[in-house]
Amino acid sequence: MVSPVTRVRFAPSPTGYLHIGGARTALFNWLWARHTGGRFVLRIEDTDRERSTQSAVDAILDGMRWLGLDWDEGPEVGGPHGPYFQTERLDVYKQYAEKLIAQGKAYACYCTKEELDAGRKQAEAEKRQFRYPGTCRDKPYDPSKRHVIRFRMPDAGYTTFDDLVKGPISTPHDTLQDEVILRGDGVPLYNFGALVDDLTMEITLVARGDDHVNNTARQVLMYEALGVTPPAFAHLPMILGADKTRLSKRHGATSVTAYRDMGFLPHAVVNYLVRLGWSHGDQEIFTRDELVQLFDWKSVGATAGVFNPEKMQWVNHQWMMATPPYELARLAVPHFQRAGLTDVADEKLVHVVTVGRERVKTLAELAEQFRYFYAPIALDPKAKDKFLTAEAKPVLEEIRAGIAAMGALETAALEQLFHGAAERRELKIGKVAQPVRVALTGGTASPGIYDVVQILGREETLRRLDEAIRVAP
RNA sequence: GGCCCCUUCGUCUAGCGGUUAGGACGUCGGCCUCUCACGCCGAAAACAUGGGUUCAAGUCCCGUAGGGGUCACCA
Repeated sequence: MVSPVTRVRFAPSPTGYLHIGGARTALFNWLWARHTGGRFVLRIEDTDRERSTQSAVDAILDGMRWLGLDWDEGPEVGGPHGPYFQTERLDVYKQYAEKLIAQGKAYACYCTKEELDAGRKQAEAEKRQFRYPGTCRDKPYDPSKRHVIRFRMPDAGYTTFDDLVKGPISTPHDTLQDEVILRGDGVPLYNFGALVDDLTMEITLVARGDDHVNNTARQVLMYEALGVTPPAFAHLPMILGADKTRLSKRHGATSVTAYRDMGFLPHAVVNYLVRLGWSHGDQEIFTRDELVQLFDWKSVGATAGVFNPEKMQWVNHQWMMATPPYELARLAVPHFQRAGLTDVADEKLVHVVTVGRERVKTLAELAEQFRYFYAPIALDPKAKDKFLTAEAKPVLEEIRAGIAAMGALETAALEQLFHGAAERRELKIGKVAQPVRVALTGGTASPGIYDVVQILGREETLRRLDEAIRVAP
């Protein structure tokens, strides 16, 4: 027998944007598929028709594409195990449910929602666990009556599976109840739908959030009832907010799109997310190829992790520094445009990015902080009072004249000009550079002053110096 | 509440019976310096707790506490 190719999947419900936690689940699956040379399947679990939307499908696909998580089978690309939307697979679930019914492993239940709710209420009043009592277990099958299909769970014993992340996990059967697997309208519930799909899509390893650990024994039991060996399972710990509760909106942005809009590089998000729960010694920064090569389940931690935006910013900064300036400039254009600046896709932007990137954490910050290279300065009143003084005025005039008379704006020439001006007046270089900085940028913090002059160019530099000389007392 | 899972600096983690418990983010100091950053150097900072097992326990076992998850005709 040939060893089967690894097949993994990501199976989101299209009820909203791609959540940072979902993205990490998708990422780990994708990494394992690429690491093993296997296949990565994307399946849309849209059986909850009230909450599923097409725009959510689009948002999830967009998010995955932005992160570079390409799928080998699924929406838009198709594949031999389709369709990849659960609502288009209803006949498959029905077929498997009938198989179970025929073997007496599932049965029709005619209890009404009201009856069940009453039972639940009573159990609660008696401070007792409610479990479906098996009322319809042995009733004859009557398809003409409204019914759901339930799976017959064993009453005693326990089921154990070996989780790739958490190790062996046992579930006592007496905590299980005869679950509904098909609703009255023929739509499957999560455990059954996911299981039938994983089975028919030949998934060999199910990696999902560990909010599903309690579902696993039930699914294993159903696999066994169908006479098939269950896939391997890997349950990824949750991502938590700063207060150690499950990461949600009240902790801040949770969609990957939000991080794109904040100016994060896609690979920086990938790099951060993978390190949240997986490690390789002391290494923090990984290229995509390294991740594919190094990723394994052994190094996935079993503990939930707190999402730390500061560290993600640091990772982003590392990748901004590692990205070729030309490429980074291209990625920065939308952020400058969003900041209201147009005509930025040019060589000047490459220069801005080169000197600016070490001073910011994100592309959005870059556009915001260095807008004065493309827009009129906003003169900080405090900086003006402190540096555009009567004493500074002649210095500014000398620099202005020097730049006007200079040939090409070479760094060496500028240095000579600034230092010469300082020495003649017995001033520290800062007494020259700071007033010029305020004149050219409006504030007291900026990239190196020679870079600023070079980026602005002679014409704009002279214009801003003239304005500063004009407003100085 | 039942069941399941988890527990090393504030946070992410390394550690796989013998370590001065290492790294990273963040914080704080210093150096560099035309400002701000970057970079470099340094500091503070952790094995939840109680019992075992062992010559030896952060590492193995049990209990306790704390945290998380889950108990639907949601996923």
